[in-house]
Amino acid sequence: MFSIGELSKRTKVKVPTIRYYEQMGLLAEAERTSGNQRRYDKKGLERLSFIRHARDLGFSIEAISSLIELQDHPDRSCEAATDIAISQLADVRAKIKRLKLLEKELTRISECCDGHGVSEDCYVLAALADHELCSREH
Amino acid sequence: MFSIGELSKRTKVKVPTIRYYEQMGLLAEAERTSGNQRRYDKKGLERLSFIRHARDLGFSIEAISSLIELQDHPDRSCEAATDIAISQLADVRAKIKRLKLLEKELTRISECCDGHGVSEDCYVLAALADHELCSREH
DNA sequence: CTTGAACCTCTAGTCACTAGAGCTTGTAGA
DNA sequence: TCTACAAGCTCTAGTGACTAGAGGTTCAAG
Ligand SMILES: [Zn+2]
Ligand SMILES: [Zn+2]
Ligand SMILES: [Zn+2]
Ligand SMILES: [Zn+2]
Repeated sequence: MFSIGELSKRTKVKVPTIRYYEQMGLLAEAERTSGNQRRYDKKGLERLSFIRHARDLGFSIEAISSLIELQDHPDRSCEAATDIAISQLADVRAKIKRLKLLEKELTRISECCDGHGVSEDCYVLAALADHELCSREH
Repeated sequence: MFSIGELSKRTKVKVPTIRYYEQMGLLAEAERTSGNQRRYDKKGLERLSFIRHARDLGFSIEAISSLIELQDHPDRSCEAATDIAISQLADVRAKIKRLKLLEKELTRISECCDGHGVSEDCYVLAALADHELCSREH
């Protein structure tokens, strides 16, 4: 059994974040000492590690909730889990696509001004004022 | 002179968002009719187009504030503008880098389970439970 | 002059935390 | 056993960039 601070150190999840996860129902309510302090065991550690890893991979709290629900029922079909993973992957790919367009446009814009001119003649400001100057949609 | 709804149509910025920008000081307080409704002119339209375009490129409200400040002083050096653009580009590149790592990992994980099994044996859940199964850091 | 779409302000909700106030508990050293 | 004080507790509010809704007012077409 260890304290919330110990759990925090082991999982690299900040203490207030652990309490937040508990409040959101991701983490079961921890056992308490007689003085009302939370105490965790191996199970709590594993669950928090799961949450941490899923968050690192960009899954939403809601998605993680569903995944945990599934984990708690070993006999259920895992279809929902793959669905969630695939939809998360699609999200990530969409974000990458959009960011690549932004990168192109921002690179182009940045290269057109060395920062030694005056605001009035600045290409950065002109480019922001007029999307027509952009080389493609974004 | 046109209404907030007109401005919204022309810029594709939603009405409550326009009011929000005004509240945040990005948009000067609009003139009002005797009945207290906002009325805009060409200047308002141009400024909102600028904001919209900058937001589309991912600049923060704070960054856009600085850019507008600069735009309002045509004789100032534009160094700050390029700085902001370059830092935004760096942000975008960092995000792409991170997302590409996630994409790799999520692709790998998704491919290891067809969703026809049972939760207990699901690779997706196993992979989330154990970062050691990941092929690299992310 | 009537109708109703569009406008107004204000408050609260979103997501995933993070910060701070003000209080209580656990634990290590004297 | 006593005493510090680090670490814990709860609760509220703030972050960014909006979005939704309530409840009321104004504009403009017919
Ligand atoms: Zn410039
Ligand atoms: Zn553009
Ligand atoms: Zn599976
Ligand atoms: Zn991993």
